[in-house]
Amino acid sequence: MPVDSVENTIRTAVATALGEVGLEGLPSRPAEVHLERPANPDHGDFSTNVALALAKRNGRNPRELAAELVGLLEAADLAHVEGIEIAGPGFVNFRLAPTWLHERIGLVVAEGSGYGRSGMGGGRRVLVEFVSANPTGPVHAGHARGATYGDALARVLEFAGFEVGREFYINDRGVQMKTYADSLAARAAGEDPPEGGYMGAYISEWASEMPEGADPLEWGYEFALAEQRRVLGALNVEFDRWFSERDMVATGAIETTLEDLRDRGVVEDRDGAVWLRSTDYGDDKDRVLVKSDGEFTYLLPDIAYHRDKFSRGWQLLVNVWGADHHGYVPRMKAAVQSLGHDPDDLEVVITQLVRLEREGSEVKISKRSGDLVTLEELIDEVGADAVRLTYLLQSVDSPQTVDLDLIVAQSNENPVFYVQMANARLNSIDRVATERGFERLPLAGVDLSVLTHERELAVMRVLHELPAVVELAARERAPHKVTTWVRELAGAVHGFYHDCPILSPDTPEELRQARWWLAESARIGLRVGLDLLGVSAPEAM
RNA sequence: GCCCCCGUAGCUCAGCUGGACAGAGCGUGGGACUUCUAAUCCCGUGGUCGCAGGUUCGAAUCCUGCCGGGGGCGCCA
Repeated sequence: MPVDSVENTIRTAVATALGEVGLEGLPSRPAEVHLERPANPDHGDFSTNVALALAKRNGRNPRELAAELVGLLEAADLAHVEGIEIAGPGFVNFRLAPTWLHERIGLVVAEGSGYGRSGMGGGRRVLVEFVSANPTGPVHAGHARGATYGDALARVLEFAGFEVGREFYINDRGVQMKTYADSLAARAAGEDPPEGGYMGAYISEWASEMPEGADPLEWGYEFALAEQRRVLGALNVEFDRWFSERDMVATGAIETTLEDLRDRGVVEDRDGAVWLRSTDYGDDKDRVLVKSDGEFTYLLPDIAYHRDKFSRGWQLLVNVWGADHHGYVPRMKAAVQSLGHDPDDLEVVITQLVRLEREGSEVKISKRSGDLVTLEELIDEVGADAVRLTYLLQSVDSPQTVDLDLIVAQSNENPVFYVQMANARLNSIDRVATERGFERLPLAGVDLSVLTHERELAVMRVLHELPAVVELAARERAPHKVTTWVRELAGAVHGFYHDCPILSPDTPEELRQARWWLAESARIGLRVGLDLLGVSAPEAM
């Protein structure tokens, strides 16, 4: 059952050997033995630095200590291990027989679409809130980063054993709604929007669809929401709940929250306004909850919303915000604490800005000025898969430059083709095999030990990494690590496909069967990875 | 002024809890299609990992300072 059985075997043996040597500062559990996959194949399949790490505090020479360990480990006669060597300043390297990788195929095939799934999350209930664009315009190319990231993160967290919810918070009240409605009304009447209004071309287009006599605010609200939902759906992004700010007004949740905060003694009245003493919780200044004119600031409904999230049993809140909102993190953290929660119960992931370029110069995204690249245009031009993979290529910590000309060009500079091609090729094997009357035998009867070609081993090595990649991506909230892995697997598949023919008459039947199952496990792996990214895996291209 | 993110090959970016000569794609130069899709594969080219200190047996990775770039510091959302 343990996915990392080889690693566990080695770790346990190392821990045991260390115990026999009798050293200070030993790892308390085998899992703490540092074991890594060396980048250099000359350094074996696995390597540990324990001799280096423990030498100094035990007054030992690292290489001598390593030698002692090697002696004990060799005597243990570990499964799959062909050679144990000391290298460099005191690394202990393990060289394994390919058999350790052959097991992987059976595992992947047995687990299928569940391969790589982890129980790491332990069922902890995590609510991911993302996009949350104002209902005053279309989602645009800038929203796509948060949308794809939040959705992929949710998928990764689910796969890693968390119970996950996805929500979109709708700021459906406040001044921006009125500005939007006024702009719509003006365009509908054939006039320019008022000072400070929305100048975007979409306002005119939408206004032309507004029925005679409709309330611009209500009609505009519903229309914008429907548009956002439709376009995000086209990007394969769905939410469990669209949470309306207005609903909290209707239910009195905002007032209730304010009373709650008063009861907790964290608010005070000052200068005619109501303040949250957020400085008590690390914010750099106190924040106004109710303005002196009696209106709520945006903050109070936000607090009420987060209070609501917790009240529904969510244990960890992950908010995906754009870089322009990072300044609000301390006050939201303070707000969460003022409600009696741990500040770590709220995590805010800041996605850095996307710079869009076309013909080498920047394309600005501004709703007010109207120079907008809508998400829909992007999807229409390149497809949802390319949009998703492009945005999921790199860490959201890094500013991203997206060259619209390139992803529109559908050239080989777009990695989505590379990855989907690998999948299509694997599928074509099955297709052609059927045409030619080849039959794949049950895996149990196939001898996988004939898989010794470097191309074959490379595919198995990459497949082996997926469980660790899933856990890492979940722990670090970094779904782009899955993207990197998928690209690596696709690369290994292309090499394998090129050098290891399956249906060729020159391929011995025994080898054909083994390779065929390897191809099948690679196909499963690609599909799992692509599913985590929300990218489709077409069978043919 | 204070806070956050980034600064790795000509370009766009990976680099897991520090590890053994720094990677990928694109670009560029040269090869491979009577054989399961050449949207592929192979070989070559290309880097003072922003700079300077520090911690460490060992730093692209951790700490400090500085220099660049981006974003933010409202009784606006």
